[in-house]
Amino acid sequence: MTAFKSDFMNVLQSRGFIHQISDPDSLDALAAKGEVVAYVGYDCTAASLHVGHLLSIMMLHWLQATGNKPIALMGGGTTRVGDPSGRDETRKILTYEQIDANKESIKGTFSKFITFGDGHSDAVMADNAEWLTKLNYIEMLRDVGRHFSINRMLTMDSVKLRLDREQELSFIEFNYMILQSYDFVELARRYKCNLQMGGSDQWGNIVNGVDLGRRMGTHQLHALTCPLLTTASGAKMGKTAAGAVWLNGDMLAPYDYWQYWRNTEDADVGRFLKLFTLLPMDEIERLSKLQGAEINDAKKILATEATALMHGRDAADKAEATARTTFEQGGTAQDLPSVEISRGELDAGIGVLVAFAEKTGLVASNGEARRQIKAGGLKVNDAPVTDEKMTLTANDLSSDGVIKLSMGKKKHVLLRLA
RNA sequence: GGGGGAGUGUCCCGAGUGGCAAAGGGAGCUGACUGUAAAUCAGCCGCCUCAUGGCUUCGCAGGUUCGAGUCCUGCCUCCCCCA
Repeated sequence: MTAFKSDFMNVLQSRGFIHQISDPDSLDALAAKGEVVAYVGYDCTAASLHVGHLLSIMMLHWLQATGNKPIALMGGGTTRVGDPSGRDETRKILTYEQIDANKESIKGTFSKFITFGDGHSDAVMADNAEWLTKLNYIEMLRDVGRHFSINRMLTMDSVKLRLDREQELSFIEFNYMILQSYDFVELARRYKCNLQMGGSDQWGNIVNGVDLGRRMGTHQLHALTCPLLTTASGAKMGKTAAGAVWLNGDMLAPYDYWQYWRNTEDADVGRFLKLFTLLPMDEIERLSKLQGAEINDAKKILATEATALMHGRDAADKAEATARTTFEQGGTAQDLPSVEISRGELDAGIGVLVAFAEKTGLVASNGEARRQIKAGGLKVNDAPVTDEKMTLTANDLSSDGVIKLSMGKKKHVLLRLA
């Protein structure tokens, strides 16, 4: 591909963030002057963002790092409507209380990646509830609605897919793209915003906003999307057995976050290093060349760097150390996730099934625990459990005062005396 | 408004003749091999139970039957055709 003039575009390009751009040359020119004001919108559908959102957050980071201004837009308003993109079914409608609670819970994530303030390239946090909830229906139809062609909306992927698959698409969802387009115009007016970024599934919505801006007489708006991330083997990013890979530390411990990255497939390491760490390209180049078992070193660096960004350097180092004792030295690291038990419980004896299923949740049910025992998947203090009637007592406490429970090779939880 | 079709193991897709805890995929979990990778092979994959067994599942609510995902009635939702 051609080289861009601006640092921003070159960084995004070389690190693999770019999927589509509406008007590359003109955007490049803006970026070269440090005049890009870009936003990404985040719906408040859960109490935390997950790794799927990380890509766009990294784009905001690089935007700021190259002298431009990022806007993190909270979808306090649009979440009340629900985005139909990429979904077969209607999103369940959340209550306003839930949305507001989610919003507050999500906000903290951004300060890890971008700096907020009043300066030229300082980041701004906005919330579209601020203007969307004040809209007047008739005025909205006259000012904004008339610029939208139903004919064209019906050809948009988010709509067309639903129709083709004969899946319900309600009117409320049908309006989502109009609101998102309007957001772009509103941000252009308020903050001189001139670029909206997002995942490739957002292309249609973003381009609609670009269009609306032109019709409503704003300065030129731009669209830039990043690829939708899948792992090399085709799985969607961010799902594990336990569920989504959350960014909030209270929903997914830094140690587990580190583990998620550590378990990256070989074929993804280079790509992920570019996307999810700030390491310089030549260093990544070197790490990507590692072969065979050596690639594990690259994975550890990926895990530590990614965790450091999200949870801080200390937490990342700690997670790495915990992993080292647990996996490389076969020991019992004190910083593994732990569950407290009382002296009384322990003296009475805790059945293995209860310990695994109820206390730690390593398995979903007693039956699952039994099956895993038969398959040799459960261990107490690194010794396989062979008898499902076995009980844990004070005798099982290690010298450090913990009992280590393991499911498979990777999942460990400590029972700790309260 | 009239006519026709569909809703299945709460992750997804999808068979199903009155005897069904319900075929088969995919996803997922464990084991083997490895490098906390991928691929491959094996086992598991509703809940409780040592086990015989028990309980809860096929849109919702009733009914027929020794027995219903399967038959009947009503309702809900979606799709198609006609008006």
